[in-house]
Amino acid sequence: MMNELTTKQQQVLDAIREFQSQNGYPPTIRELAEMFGQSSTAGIHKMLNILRDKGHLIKDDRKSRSLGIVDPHDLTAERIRSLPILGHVQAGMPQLAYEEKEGDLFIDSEWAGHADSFLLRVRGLSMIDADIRDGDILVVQKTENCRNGDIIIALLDDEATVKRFYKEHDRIRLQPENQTMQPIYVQRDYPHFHVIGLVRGLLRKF
Amino acid sequence: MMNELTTKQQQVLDAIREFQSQNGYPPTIRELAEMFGQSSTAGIHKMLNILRDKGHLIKDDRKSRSLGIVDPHDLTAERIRSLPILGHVQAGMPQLAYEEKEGDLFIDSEWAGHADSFLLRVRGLSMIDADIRDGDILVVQKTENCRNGDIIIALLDDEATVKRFYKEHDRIRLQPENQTMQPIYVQRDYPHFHVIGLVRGLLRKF
DNA sequence: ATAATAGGTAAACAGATGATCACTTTTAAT
DNA sequence: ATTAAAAGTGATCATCTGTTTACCTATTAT
Repeated sequence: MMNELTTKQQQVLDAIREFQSQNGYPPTIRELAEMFGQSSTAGIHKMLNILRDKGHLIKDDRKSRSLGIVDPHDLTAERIRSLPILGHVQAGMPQLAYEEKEGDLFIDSEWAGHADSFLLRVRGLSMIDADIRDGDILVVQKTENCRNGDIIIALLDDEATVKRFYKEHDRIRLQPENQTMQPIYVQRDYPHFHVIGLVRGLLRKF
Repeated sequence: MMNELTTKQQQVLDAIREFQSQNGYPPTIRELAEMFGQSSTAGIHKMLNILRDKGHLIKDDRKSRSLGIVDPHDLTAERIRSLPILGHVQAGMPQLAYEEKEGDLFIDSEWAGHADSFLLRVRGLSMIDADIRDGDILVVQKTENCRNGDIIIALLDDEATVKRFYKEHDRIRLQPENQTMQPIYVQRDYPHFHVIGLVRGLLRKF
């Protein structure tokens, strides 16, 4: 599929794209034929079906102006996520509180390929030795699965914190990356502890 | 213009938007009427003309599926930049290779609001005390104007470096943010020194 | 050379589509 | 309560539009 195109087919495809961006809606077969100075619609009609078979065009049978370009070069929509910036994560798992929303940012899916992601603004210096600063924005993948050493967002007694995660025997160690701060220990069955997500990325604005 | 809309008119407008993004082309009057469970096309037809008169809709008379939403509720395109990841900066004295394009990333214009921006991957630890790590990606605004204390990309003898910029009397000090490294001094009229850009942001992937 | 494919002409058909008229019902403002 | 605008019904009309058939021409691969 996505076969080679003849020059004529490429011209038709370009004409459709041009018309679309010019008028906001696709052309009819007759309008296309007219653009190329043709007196019949059959030629274009055949070509459109060929273009559809080759995978370059979307075309609904028997519907007017139903042409849509399949542009493999414009992956923009696929690669962009709009994620909310949460200044504050509250209780009420598994649903996060979106009331404290600072705004939204568009993120390349390179960072937020996972469906359930959000952004969290860092408060404090508890991860400064991991080069995460106060005010940085973290890209968080919502998940409860994490391994030792992962940087996670934990919800402990209705308070969200960024820590490094370590499972130790019957307890969990939440390790701040800050030499001046002490680790937090949580019993494994402590009911008011939840892992909210995994830190996948960091955004900083100077 | 852009008069107030009744709830019904808003619903129709939303339905057109929805259909458009769903199908890639606008709906017909009958398709709209059907969506709202109406048996006649006249009501929708009137409403479309009203919406056009109020400036919310583009509609070509006598042309099928010629509806276009005016309200660009989709500000996505405005807020997104596609920036190239150029070259890399190596420990201490790296080279900026414009040919070495790693790829592109979509960035929210919150970070790259300026027209000429690009991305640069950091190599080395020369800015580790500023919490910029090896492998981080910097958002760089192409400019020669910088102030004391700015983190800049400098080109010195065909080599690119990330440093903090300080103007001192008749020379310029390029200060690495690393206690183990020494500053570089450049005479103000030295011909092989240029400021390429200003570091505006930082992206990190875990 | 021969055959296959792409591209094009001319004509016709059926259903899709926008427009319109007369009239009724609902909604919102005075 | 009264009234004007908005919203909707049902039917009809003219045109637009996609589709199809038969036939022709040019190009290209075998």
